[in-house]
Amino acid sequence: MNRAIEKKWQDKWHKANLFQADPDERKKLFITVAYPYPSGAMHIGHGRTYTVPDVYSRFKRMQGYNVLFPMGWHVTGAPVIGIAKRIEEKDPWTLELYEKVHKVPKDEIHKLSNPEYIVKYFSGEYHNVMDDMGYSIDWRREFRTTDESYKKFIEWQLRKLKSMDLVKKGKHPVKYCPKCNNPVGDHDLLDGEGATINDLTLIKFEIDGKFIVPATFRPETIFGVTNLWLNPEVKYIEVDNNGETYIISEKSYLNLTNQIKDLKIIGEVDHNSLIGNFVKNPITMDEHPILPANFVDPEYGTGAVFSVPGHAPADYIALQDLKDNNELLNKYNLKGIVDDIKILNVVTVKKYSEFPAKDLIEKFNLKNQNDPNLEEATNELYKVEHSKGIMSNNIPIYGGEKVAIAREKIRSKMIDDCIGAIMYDFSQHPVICRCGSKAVVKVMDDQWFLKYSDENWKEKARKCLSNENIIPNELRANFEYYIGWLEDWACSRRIGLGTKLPWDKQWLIEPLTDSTIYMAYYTIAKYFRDIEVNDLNDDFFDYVLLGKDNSQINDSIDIDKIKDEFNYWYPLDWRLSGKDLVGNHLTFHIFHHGTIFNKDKWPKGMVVFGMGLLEGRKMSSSKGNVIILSDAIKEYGADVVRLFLMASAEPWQDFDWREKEVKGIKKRLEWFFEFGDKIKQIKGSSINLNNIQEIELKKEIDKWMISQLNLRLKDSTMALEVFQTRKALQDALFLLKKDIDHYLYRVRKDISKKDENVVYVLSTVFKTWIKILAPFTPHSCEELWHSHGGEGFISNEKWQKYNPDLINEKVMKSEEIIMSLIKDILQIKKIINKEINKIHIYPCENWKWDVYKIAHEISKPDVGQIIGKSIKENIHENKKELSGFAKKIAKEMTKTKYLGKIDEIAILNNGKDFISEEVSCEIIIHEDNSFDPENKSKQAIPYKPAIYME
RNA sequence: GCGGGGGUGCCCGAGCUGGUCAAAGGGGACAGGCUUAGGACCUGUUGACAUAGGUCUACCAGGGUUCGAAUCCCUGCUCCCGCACCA
Repeated sequence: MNRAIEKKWQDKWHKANLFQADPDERKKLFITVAYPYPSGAMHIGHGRTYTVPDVYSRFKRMQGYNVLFPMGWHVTGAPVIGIAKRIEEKDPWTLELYEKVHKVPKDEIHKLSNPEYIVKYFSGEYHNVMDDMGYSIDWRREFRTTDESYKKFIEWQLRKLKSMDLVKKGKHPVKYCPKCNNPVGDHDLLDGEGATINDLTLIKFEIDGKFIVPATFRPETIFGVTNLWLNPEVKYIEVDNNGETYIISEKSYLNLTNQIKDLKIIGEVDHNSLIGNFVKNPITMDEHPILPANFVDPEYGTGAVFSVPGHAPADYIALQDLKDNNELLNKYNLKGIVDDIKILNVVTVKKYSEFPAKDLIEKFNLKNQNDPNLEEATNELYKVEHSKGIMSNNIPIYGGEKVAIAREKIRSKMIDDCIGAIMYDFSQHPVICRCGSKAVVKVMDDQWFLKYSDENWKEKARKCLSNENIIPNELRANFEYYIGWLEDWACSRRIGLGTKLPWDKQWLIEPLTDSTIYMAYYTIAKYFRDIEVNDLNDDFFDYVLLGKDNSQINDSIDIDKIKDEFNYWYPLDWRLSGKDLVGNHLTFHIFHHGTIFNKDKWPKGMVVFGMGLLEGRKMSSSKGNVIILSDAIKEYGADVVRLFLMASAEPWQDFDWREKEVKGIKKRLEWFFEFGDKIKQIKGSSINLNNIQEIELKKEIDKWMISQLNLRLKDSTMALEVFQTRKALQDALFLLKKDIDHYLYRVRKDISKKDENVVYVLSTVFKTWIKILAPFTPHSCEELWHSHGGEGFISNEKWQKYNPDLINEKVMKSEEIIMSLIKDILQIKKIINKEINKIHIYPCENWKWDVYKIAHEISKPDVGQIIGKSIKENIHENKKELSGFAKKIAKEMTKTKYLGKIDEIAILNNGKDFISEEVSCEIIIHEDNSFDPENKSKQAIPYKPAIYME
């Protein structure tokens, strides 16, 4: 099997337009998989993602469905903008990534400085590699999301949502790079990956008509404030916020100015003039001194901290430090002030003292305010107080209330009373954009949102979800959770490729928003080549997709044909996507279908994919830990790659590309590929799969093979129906291969005699086998089909239905009896370790079968009942023997499946030669116990003949 | 913290609507056959013990339900994933 053969069949499929699907009278099946964002080369992880729908499509096509499997390119979004820029700037890391990992030729790479070229280049690459993989895609429907007609479709969608009042204007905080002038995602960061945005409360402490505004997670601790902290080594400035003057650290200005509009710097402020002075607590109206502490981070919050020594280890310990620091005390003349400070209790927590901060300091053995364990101690206390703390009884209004609840109440009260404000900051510092500058939290206003928080919309989404098959079903709970949890989603962007928001052209539509119902677009995309873009107006889409009668449609368009095609394919039968998209794209997909389309057009199923590992480690292009799909095809061939990806894990599980196992799969496929020639050799002439002469089989072992074949076919088909590609191959490849090996071994004598039964059995197996594997390894199967007399394409053949009548449990049982007899004989031989001359076999006596039958009817290992009933029915005279056997059968029946009485003598005679050969000893089969010197014949139980060796 | 999913033999992994489970299949290791040799292929072994097909110990740990538990229930330990404006 080589690339040339694969190419040959790909060309033939292409020339025959085999996978172009148009509406007809057959039952349809419409399957889509998330279109790729082509910003790099396709790797084996992508290979798995796109092979699954292909296998399923091919399977369903063979079952007689009219299958539509289309593909498009999601090129909207921002990442390529950054990539292009970095290429332009000749960033070495990016250049190397694209040369070495994505394998872009040297003379192409400079062209990638154009983002449009990047997506053009890689979508072309993807298309080629998908062809090389043999995917059965209807390419007439291919598109990019920047096509003008697609933009028309998206504009229609957004206007539709707006008319339903599901779009609104608002503001929200994002990670933002002031230099790039754009929001940044985790993948855009040099440093600070995983940083989240925290919600803080700014509280205004007045001093001489100005305000120091510490930021806090815990506004409820305002009741325990003893002092404020400023860092004497930090530069502070005064800024004007709408007429109020704030004192903040210089370093926090950058962040704050992105959150508060028109924040103006007034000038520097000398903190020496502040330390030692007093501020007013806006809630308690107490006066608190301002004290120096070097643990205060000028970049976090506003560079000021309010001190709650009872409940914050840092504050407590800083206070101790200060008391011991005469130099500082003298410098600012603080001695008396510090001595006057009385630590306050605010929150009560079980198992903690009045001042939990002190407990934590002792627990972590903290030495001073620069102790590295301080953060951990702080986190622990914050967590405990939040989850288990109660506001102490001496606290006005909120005393006795849970901390978590009081916190929210106090916060909103402060905001309402204008003594507090919301501020955002990162959970960790620093956060650095790829461009090298510091990122900030920016509050975006003027932003457009989709109202996923809308309860009515959520309800529709839930209904839509309940209508769907989810594979694997465990994820259903996840989807439900996400539907409930989703809040309004910012759907507009400043930077990137994409469609402009139709009513506010300064904004681009965000890429997760322009990819929610595009599956509908596939159904009609092939018509757009011949339609003027301007004719794709809202009336057009309303008519085609929603069935609304509208007049503003160009007469020259055969609109009903287009509409009929959409209605033929929709609803979507299966949507496939990665598990990382469960919480956004797939959930959005549900939301949008739920509200835009009628119930009869709601999607019917989703399959969610796991991730890819490489030799046990997570695959990642940016870290270079990937195998590019085209390389894998070059090395192993498409069929091997396909087969491995489908066999190593179920679609929703993580798969692990291990070279050794890939090679194992390759050998398997080779064995299968040579199987036809093997039959040819046995037969002595070529085989004709199109015309296999029927023979009535007599021998058990031949029937056994046909039985196994049908069993494997059945299990495999059932697995494939629900996307269990691994299980399907487990049955269709590994287990069937094992059966065939066993059969070949069993009939090895007949093979040399060119037995016609064997030839018939093997040909039948081969023909079916090609069909079951055709969805997985289509190239190999076409080639085999073609070279062994099959007519037409195997891709067009009817799927082989299993025949339940041929799955013969008794035949399987008889083979089992023979094999376990051999095993037992060998085991006994090994144990007794004596020279054996003859082996006598005794079948089970009739009365024991009767007892077994009774036991089976009782269907419980209830010895008493079995004996009772047997005696009543007069089954055996010897009561002692009967009860002994009843005990035995009670135990045995839980281990064996009861199939009724079978003719053991016939089975044994049939297998006699084989047994004899396997155990290298003469075998004598007795019909009674007339020769039984050691009384071994009594050992026999149903399905387990007795053995006597001499 | 919130939500979801796990912990099986040397490794990966099936089983998990209770009995046919000492536990599929693959990979690895070992032995035999074939072969000039190696590779490939085929057969067997891969928890312990055993002079008659058996017994014992086992599916994270502990407890329970049951005639019977890898499978059901409880407790503990532990691992993985998602938590957003980003494809």
